[in-house]
Amino acid sequence: MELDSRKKAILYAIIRNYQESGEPVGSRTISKLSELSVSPATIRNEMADLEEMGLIIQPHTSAGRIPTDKGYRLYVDELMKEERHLPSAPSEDMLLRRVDRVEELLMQMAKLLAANTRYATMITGPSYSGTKLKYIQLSPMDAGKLLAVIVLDGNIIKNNVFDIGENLSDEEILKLNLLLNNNLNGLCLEEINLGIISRIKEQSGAHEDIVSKVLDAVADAIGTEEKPHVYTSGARNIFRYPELSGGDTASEIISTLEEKEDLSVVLSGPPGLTDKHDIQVYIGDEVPVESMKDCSVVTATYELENGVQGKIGIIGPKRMDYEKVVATIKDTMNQLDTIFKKQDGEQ
Amino acid sequence: MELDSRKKAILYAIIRNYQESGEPVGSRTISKLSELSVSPATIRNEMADLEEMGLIIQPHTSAGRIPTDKGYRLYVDELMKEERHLPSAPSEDMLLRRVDRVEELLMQMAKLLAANTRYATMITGPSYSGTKLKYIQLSPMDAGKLLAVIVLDGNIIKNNVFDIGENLSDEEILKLNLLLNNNLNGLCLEEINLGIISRIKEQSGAHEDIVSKVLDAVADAIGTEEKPHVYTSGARNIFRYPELSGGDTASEIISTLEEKEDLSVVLSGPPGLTDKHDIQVYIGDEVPVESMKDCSVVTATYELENGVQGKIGIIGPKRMDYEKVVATIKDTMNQLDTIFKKQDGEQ
DNA sequence: GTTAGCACTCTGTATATTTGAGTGCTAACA
DNA sequence: TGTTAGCACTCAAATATACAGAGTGCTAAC
Repeated sequence: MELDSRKKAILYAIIRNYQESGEPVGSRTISKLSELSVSPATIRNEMADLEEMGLIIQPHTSAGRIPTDKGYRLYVDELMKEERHLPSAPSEDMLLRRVDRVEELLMQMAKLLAANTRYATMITGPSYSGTKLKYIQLSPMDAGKLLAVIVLDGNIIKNNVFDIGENLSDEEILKLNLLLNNNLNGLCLEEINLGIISRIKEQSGAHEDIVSKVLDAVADAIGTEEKPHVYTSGARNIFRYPELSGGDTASEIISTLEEKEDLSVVLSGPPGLTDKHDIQVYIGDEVPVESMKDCSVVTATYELENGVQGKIGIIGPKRMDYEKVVATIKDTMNQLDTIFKKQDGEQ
Repeated sequence: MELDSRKKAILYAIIRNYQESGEPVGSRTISKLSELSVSPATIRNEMADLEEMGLIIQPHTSAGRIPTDKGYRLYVDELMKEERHLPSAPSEDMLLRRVDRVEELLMQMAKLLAANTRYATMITGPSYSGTKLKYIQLSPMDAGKLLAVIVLDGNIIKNNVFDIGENLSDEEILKLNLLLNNNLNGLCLEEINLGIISRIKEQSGAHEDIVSKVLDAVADAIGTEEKPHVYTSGARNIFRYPELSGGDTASEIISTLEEKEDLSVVLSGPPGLTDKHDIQVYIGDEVPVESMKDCSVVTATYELENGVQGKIGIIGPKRMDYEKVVATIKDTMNQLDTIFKKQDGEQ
């Protein structure tokens, strides 16, 4: 069956209407609301076709129609008019400028997005894969312990204390420091492979086992951030939407938001090819997490500087206002970009 | 009016019963259930007295009675039989032993408590007030920037990068390092007062403004942990209790759990004098946060080592099983104690 | 291809009606 | 004087009934 422009218009009208009301929308409503002036009966005929195509459905006889997942998908892919301009709330900028710490800023961002969209939001801390090692510094601590301070490009700092079982003289530590820095500096984390490791061990002479431990410590310190933290905000917004707040659904969604583990799964979706900010839309069953089957999720990638990036996501009912969400998320990304162009990487 | 032992027994029976059922309990039920063998009519008379004393109330005529806040308070203070022994689930120990990082451990703990009690739980990361400064190390970074690594007693490490606007020679940095360590080492954070600060500045000669910035950085790095993180778990348990899951209550509680700010308020309640673990019970309106008026909260203090301590809390309906909660929380605290006696402070 | 008309379906709301648990009170009893 | 049986009364929750309204599909006419 053909999807002519009138059918598209009707589908569009149904979705927009259902987004606001949350209730099945009937032929009479469409007839009045839509600019194409045809009678309800005609609309009904078209609706029957749309239903046959699997784009809409009626929850029961004698009710209006609501969009199916497939209908939403078509809407997002083809029908949506992207360029709606939002009157970016004046409060936003004010709030955003006053914060300094990165993670704080990101949380603020999530909060703001939740308030603006009235959906739940999540955001990951930045992940540093691809960043280069700037330098490593070992210092003595208590008996038999070393402190390793690891500085990455962009002045990200990690530290780790570990046991070496013996006391090293200051001189020996200095030598180790030199050795490590000569061999590792300027490498990105993925480049530290077995070849390099064995070379270092070779050069280290007697301290081979200590080098081993140091490298473990490096891997460990970096690995900590491997699974970046996820912050959420606006979970309570779930309750705004009856189709989510009834039954177990709310409970499960809240739980997922709290546990955070599954959220990383959603946020680590397929890498983007499409957009500058790699905006992805998951509708209903497409969401890669069981408990959010009744939701839609929109994710995007933010980038702070030289490859340091993270993900942000918005969680709402399937009838979420995709246009607004996409517009808002783009806007937010742009703000992040400008903020981080002004402000040097500090953390 | 006198609160004789029979009245106590009846109040006890009402509360225990209501804890399980969540529904008003009538005279007939008590008469059957309680070991004191008297007729429902007698119970009714006593109940009338208890109601007059403000310990129980009936939601409407022709319903059974439910405890008031005052009733719960009396129960917790006087009636509760503390020493119920729980068959500490075998899974607990297993789970607890395999984790190494402290914060991870604490989160596991919260999860476990939530699963065991079927209430929501929260836990703060450890707070380091009272710990001593071990040493400070300044190192050069990019142009005009210094990295300060601050090590506290118990090997807690903080770092901070800050701008000094000029480049210092290695020699100068070495001198600064010495100066700072000579003056600050061994002091606890609260002891670094204006007197000491001005003395350092005096000795620093030309670098007075830099010292200023370093001290700011120190304060800043430590201040980060001033407001320790709060982790929550088992928020979904709120939905188990109809009196909390209806209306806005659930939404507000969830929101409070997510935002975390108000939770610190609850957890930073009055310092304890009573118990080893300083167990506090807040009932209904006693909870110092508006959104949790319909809840009860039980908090306790855990201590890792030499004064490093934090708080843990359990949030449930007012009809929570106080005995079980208190027993479980004590048990958990003891486990924490033994774990941290074995394991050295690392993080 | 479009529209008016009509019978039909189904939900949601409002209104009685019933049921049952529980009470308070009174009077009898030990 | 404390305890108990009996009874009328109350109220919430469940059940049944009726009704209004929104929406549809189909047919026939335009």
